[in-house]
Amino acid sequence: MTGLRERQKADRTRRILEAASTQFRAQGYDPVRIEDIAAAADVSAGTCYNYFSTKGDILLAIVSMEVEEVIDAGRAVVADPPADVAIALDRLIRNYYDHSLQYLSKELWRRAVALSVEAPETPFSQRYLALDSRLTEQVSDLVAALQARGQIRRDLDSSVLGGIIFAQLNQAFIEFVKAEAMPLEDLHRINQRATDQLALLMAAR
Amino acid sequence: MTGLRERQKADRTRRILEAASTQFRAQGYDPVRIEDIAAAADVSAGTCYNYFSTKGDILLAIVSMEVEEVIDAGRAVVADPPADVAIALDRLIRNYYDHSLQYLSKELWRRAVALSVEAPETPFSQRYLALDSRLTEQVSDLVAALQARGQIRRDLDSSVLGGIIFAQLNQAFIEFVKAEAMPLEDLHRINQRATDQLALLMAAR
DNA sequence: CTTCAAAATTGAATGAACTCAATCTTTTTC
DNA sequence: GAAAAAGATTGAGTTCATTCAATTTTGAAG
Repeated sequence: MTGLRERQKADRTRRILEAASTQFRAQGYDPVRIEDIAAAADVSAGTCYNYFSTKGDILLAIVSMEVEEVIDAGRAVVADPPADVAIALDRLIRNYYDHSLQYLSKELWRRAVALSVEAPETPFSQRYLALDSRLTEQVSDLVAALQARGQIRRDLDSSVLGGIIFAQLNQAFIEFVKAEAMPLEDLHRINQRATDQLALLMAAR
Repeated sequence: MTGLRERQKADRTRRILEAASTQFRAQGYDPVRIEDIAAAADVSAGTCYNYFSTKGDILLAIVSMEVEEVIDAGRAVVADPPADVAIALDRLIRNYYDHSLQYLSKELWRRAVALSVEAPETPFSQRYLALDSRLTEQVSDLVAALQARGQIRRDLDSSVLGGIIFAQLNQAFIEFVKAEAMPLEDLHRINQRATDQLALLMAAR
């Protein structure tokens, strides 16, 4: 079934991603040259371009894997949300933030966000975009779950609200990664202020 | 008072920005080389780097001037907002969107947004960031004005709400510039859905 | 008006992402 | 299992953005 060619292909992809991941995390984005990644992956620079369209797309592939994990971790919260609306939202978002920074530095997030805007047609940019949509959906699902429990007004559209909440948490995250000196605690605080206000607005009376 | 040196400096800055602006608008960002800008501005490539830290910063300088205009145009709406909350918000945001696209293509906006995230320490990146804050403030001012008129609940924090509304309109704009094929009308529609929902939530009963 | 110091300009040199024609490997065909 | 076709790999070459040592221009002081 899986011919030699196919296996080699999968293996090379894996090696390139692993080499890039290790080096980006250790040195940051700019100092790592395609040649370095290629050398560590035991291929030539040209081959990297056979597998990924740009250096940036390699980073986006790596970041996308992290975002997948973030979404997985979020499922637990949506499946069984805390009693209070503000606390439920905060729990989910805290999850996102904490998980996101576990493996990727602010610098790598800046690069990834920039790349996804700058080159939205690239294959992994599109995957990244799709993951943003899935995050939005997950927030919407949480809103819907709370609505089903009667904790949020029934006359509201959970998917529009999910979009608003996501825009807010995403914007706060981007401001956070742009400010190298800002501690994670500040991000939590800033977002909580917004989340609390939204919870107040949405709450069933 | 203004010595020759100072005058030449101002003039060179102006020439560089003018040359860059013309060429970026005509050809897009990538095809324009620093050498081209320098040639049109009658200076050498090296001199461009004496005035701006990177090619990207030249673009951000140009985009910042547009954003200033957008803010100026917004003042009129805040000074005398339409009667209805949803309409007032929509009017302000429509202004932003329409004005933004008058002179800059989606591609240039993508580059600018990407640059502001990627290199947040650059001089014009910081100016751009400050302008984002001023936009947020302007939205907050509108909320406060409507609140003063008794059209928005008094127990809400206008500055937090302004932040939420700005995050939403900004995210929608970024999605719009990322999708080369998306017509402006879709952006208006998408944002209006969110704005209407927020207006519903904030409205004094 | 010279002379000197400070500030700016210049363009050749550097370095890294990306391309592509030549070469090599794998698969298919007979 | 040999030959041809299809698919991959390779690394030298190209193109810019950016840097920097040498040079030129401006302003100040005597």
